[in-house]
Amino acid sequence: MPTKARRGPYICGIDAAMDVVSGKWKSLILWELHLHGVRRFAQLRRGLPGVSEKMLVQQLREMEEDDLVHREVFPEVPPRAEYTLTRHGTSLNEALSALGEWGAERIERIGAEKVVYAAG
Amino acid sequence: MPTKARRGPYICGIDAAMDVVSGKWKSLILWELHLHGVRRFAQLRRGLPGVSEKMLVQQLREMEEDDLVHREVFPEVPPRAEYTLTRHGTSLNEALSALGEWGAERIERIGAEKVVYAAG
DNA sequence: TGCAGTACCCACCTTTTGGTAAGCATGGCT
DNA sequence: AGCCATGCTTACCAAAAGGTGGGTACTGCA
Repeated sequence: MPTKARRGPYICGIDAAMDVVSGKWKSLILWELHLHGVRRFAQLRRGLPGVSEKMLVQQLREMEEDDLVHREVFPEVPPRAEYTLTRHGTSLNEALSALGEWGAERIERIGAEKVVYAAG
Repeated sequence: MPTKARRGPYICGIDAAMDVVSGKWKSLILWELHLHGVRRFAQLRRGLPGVSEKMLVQQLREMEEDDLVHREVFPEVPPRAEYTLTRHGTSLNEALSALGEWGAERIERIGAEKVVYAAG
């Protein structure tokens, strides 16, 4: 593996939480999986506007290592893989909701644009 | 200015919140200011184990631009500058508390070390 | 036959982030 | 005179994060 280490020592709880949730797509992956329950790789890809395959794999693998998502691979052809939230992934997503609301207010406050994309 | 742009377009609230709170020291700065109310530059420096002056200045400037902290400079010598949380900084800090608790549990769960440092 | 879709891996490159070390203007202390 | 402290700034580097474009093995469909 090239990068990503850490998992401590941590300065505080936020530090520890940020360690697993920072990464351009991780909170969005949590949200997608929360919304849909189960998602296949390509479905996630279509649900996240602008993500590259490499990044998606990478983030999912790290989240798997951090026990946030569960990955189930089916030995079929064409290949199939299903992703779901673990217990800890679910609770992390819940812990992020207050932050999401704060951010939504901020978007209104500063009048930022929102990304719009075709539904998948 | 060399880097840091963004402030949208955002995909969702979490995206927007992450935009302002990501950065190695920002959440810790929020916490320090929340604890003490007012802090001078050197006090913050001493309160954050391992931060460099450059980084501290940089993060504080970005947080000022994002209206999370207020900076008051007194034209004295030796120079004096005081930092406080703005309304939005305070509410952001509150929105982070659930995340902090999640992280604290994670620290216990995985048995990670915690950084210890001399009190300032 | 040839192209699309599946879920990836790999090598390479650029951008962003963070760290190190120095300097500056001023005054107090010794 | 020399050192410390204040709150910064600047230049230079290293590491991490992210992006691009290719390949794989196989099947289904036109």
